[in-house]
Amino acid sequence: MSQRDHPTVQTTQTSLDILSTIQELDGARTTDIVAEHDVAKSTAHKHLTTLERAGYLRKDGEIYHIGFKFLNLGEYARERWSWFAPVKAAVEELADRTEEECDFVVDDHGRVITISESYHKWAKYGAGDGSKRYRANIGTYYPMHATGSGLAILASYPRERVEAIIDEWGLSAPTEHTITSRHELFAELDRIQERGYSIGDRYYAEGLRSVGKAVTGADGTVLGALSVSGPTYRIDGSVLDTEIPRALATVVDSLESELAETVP
Amino acid sequence: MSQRDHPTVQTTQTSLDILSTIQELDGARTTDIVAEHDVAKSTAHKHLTTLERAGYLRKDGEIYHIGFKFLNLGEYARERWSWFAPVKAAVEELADRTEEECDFVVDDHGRVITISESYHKWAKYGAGDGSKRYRANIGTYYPMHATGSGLAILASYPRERVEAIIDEWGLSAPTEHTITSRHELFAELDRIQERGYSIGDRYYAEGLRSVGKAVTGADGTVLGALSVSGPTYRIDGSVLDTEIPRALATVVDSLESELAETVP
DNA sequence: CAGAACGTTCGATTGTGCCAAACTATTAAG
DNA sequence: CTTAATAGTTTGGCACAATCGAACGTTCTG
Repeated sequence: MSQRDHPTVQTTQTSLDILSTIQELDGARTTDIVAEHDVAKSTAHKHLTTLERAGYLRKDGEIYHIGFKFLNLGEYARERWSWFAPVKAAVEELADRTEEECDFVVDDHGRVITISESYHKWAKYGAGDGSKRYRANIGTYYPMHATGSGLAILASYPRERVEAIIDEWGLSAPTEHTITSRHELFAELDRIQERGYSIGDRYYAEGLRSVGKAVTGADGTVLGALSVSGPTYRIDGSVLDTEIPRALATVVDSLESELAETVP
Repeated sequence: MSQRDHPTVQTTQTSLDILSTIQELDGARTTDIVAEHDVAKSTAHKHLTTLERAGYLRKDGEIYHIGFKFLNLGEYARERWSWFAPVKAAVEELADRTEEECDFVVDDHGRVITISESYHKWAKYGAGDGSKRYRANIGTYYPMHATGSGLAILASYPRERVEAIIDEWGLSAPTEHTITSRHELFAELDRIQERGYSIGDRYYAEGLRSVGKAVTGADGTVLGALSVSGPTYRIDGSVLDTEIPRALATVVDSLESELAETVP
């Protein structure tokens, strides 16, 4: 169902594909797996029991769900990630300064995934859902070309690496403003490089604007990107042109110098 | 390294064992895997590349780390869990009432894992580390016999199920107050059943006391447990005897009636 | 510059994952 | 109450893929 090629263990790949299917279907029974992949009933059964016994699946009646072991490993990956603590502090600092929703994402195999997220403490959101939406997006994947932070990261890559990512993931269009041609994309990336930060103007969701800036580690590689997001009516004018860029520049600067010290 | 028996896919098991090892070692290179498991270098290599390409591992130089895909699946498991929303609200409600750290855990294959956690908004912790510790424990596994919430869940199980859990996980002793004999444990469980809530008195950590209460779903099965934790000097006297039990009873009651309606 | 240590690639072999079919359990239908 | 149908579980034989070991390429170390 996914990538082929020799140097992979097909059996493991099958198990992982089954996991993906269960996630996509929001829970699945043995028969569903058989229908989705072309494997024998008994094979599906064996894979499912193996994953279940290891804690990667949870069996609710006859239906298998993604197990909580993933929560354990996911939180582990997040918090043991070398730069988690300073990055998290930076996200909070940025949220305090901008009074908007801020997050930090990293490139995970050609998509960005949210590692840390923070809202300004004086909730500004509609109808008191402030604290509830806290960390609502952590662990979510986004296409790189459709988010401010993703674009900021892409702008730091050599052209062929960007090409490779597009080859793999395409240029999906969540809204009608999303960049969908390579030509446009590279023009945008050039502009980002000059400007030093990116603007995701309703690329991912209608009415949403985000400003992103890449964060470079001590070794010169880009670790990820910080971004500020909010509704277009607030992220506009001088806020968009000067306030947020200035906050981003300050926070990224101090984060980068902190990272330079932290590394052994 | 773990369970054997027929109805499992050994190849998948090997991959999963490798994942565990990488977590335990806080990142590992190919050689480390070979040293830990008895597999050929080439085999380890194939497994590692398979897991890496699927996003389950992240390769940092020559060292493999747990990948961020786990974060994606973990958050998914958490938020798509049928009763997440009401449970999360209940944890926050409990934190508001008790002004202490509160959490909700579920039984995952004989250990409890923290699904939701909340601190009272007026941080009460030492030296301003309040917001920083937020959700520090989500995704963490604990032995059931050593936590208030775990004991509350155990108390709801038939004796043989408790025995089976002990057979698998033993009775580890994080502190010198931890219950380590089956006799003591069953006596404690009886007391919990009578009382209606559990007290974890420095069972897991010195100076920490927690009060737990099981939450029962509409179908009569126990979903998990809510608990309130804090330092022994605060969780004491009337707070321990009446205030917290009363708050727990109220919150669990309303949560259970909400759950009864929610389910189709 | 030699030597070691590690990652990667490549065939040969054998173990094991896969399928198909039988069996059991549960549910629906007549 | 019997029969049929659907889903899950278990079993055994075969072919293929996972495994191993050895060779190659690369990067560090002395």
